[in-house]
Amino acid sequence: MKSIFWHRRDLRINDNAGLFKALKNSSFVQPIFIFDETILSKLKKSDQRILFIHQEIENLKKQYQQNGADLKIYFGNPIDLIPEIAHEFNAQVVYTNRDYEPYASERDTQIHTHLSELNIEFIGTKDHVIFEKHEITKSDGLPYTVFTPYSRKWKEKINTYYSKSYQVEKYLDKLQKSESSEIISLENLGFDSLQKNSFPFKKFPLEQIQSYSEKRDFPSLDATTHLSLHLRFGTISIRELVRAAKENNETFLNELIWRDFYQMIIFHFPHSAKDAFKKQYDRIEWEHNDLHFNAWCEGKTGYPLVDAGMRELNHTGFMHNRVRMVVASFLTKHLLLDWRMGEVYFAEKLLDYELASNVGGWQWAAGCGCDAAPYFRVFNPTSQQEKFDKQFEYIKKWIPEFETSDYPEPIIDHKFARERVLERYKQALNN
DNA sequence: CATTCCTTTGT
DNA sequence: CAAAGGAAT
Repeated sequence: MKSIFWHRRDLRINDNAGLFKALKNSSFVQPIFIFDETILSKLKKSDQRILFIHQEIENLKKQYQQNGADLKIYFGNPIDLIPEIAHEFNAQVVYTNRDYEPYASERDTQIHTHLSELNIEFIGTKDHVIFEKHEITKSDGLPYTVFTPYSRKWKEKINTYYSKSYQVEKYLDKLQKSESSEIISLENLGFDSLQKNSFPFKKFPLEQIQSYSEKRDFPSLDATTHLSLHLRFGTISIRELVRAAKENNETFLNELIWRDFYQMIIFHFPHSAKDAFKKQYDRIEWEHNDLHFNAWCEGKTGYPLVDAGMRELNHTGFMHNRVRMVVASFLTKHLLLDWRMGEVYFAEKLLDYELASNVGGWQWAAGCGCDAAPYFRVFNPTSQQEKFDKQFEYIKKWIPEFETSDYPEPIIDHKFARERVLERYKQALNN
């Protein structure tokens, strides 16, 4: 029995649940990766994520070559390509790891249909999360929409079975032997202007995990794990991280549970990718103000913690988590601009962009999401700075002209903005 | 059914 | 100590 293993957001061999299943149940397995034209065509030609993926694909290919096998790489629409590839290799099964985002679910459903018509099986595996779909539900079988009770149930259910590593190494001899093939170049993918970049180092961040609860709120310490990018593309296993989190730091474990939570939410409530999770919040009348939006994008609002965060994002493709909340609250509550504008901007800029978490976070900040911050909770960007960047260290790092006459005055008054947003939200919710 | 609770807070 | 309102049990 020959089969294909299709890598998507799981760019690793070790502890790969779907690859393990494929190897175990087949005589030969041919691994593949597809650069999805549908996704790539929407990206800017300077998108650094393509460089990251390209580098990781090269690594993965090398690992396969060390085992006498090869990762075959394609460029196009998976809906057309997968049946063709299965045919090319005479495969009876296509294995992959499940992806819960709306675009991916839709795509996989279509592929499943096409393959069935050809008598080819399409087998998905849970790999990206610890618990998926209906594995954590309320006693009535419905999904949770509040984090804390969800996390309690999650912690009751987690055990060594759910957090074990899959010993893929034991079955690597089942890989299809193959000569090495060319990797499609960045130029041929249409991303010819990409500069070399250094991405967060992939050394296992045990120290950061151990001190996570004490240090995570202070952006100048840069003490968070920077694992988000690797979790996004599966270059590290969630199970390995959960084991480390359980042993070392409960707060960090909660962050990983939030990730499962939002993946589960996007699976059950795909509409929340575009619309407010709580419907009545779509009645809010947002402001339309390009000057304000541009000032926010460029980090020139005159609120230093907001501006430092936006500049960190623009400069590095990353932003410290505490600051993400501050800039999101500022855009939605102070400037009263639609949370989707911020969500789209983050989607374009964040290397670690993951739809489920990003939408979840934005809706949380805007107050319209599941288990959201109450709408009348308006972060005060000045007190946030006093609490979390008291010595202006993070701020000075990202705003060289801070404390000079070149730094702008605040574009909006805090008291005015606070009263305006409370009034506007009240209007929408009372109708 | 009533009671408790709700990521990261503000004034 | 306050701010709605709804989810969870």
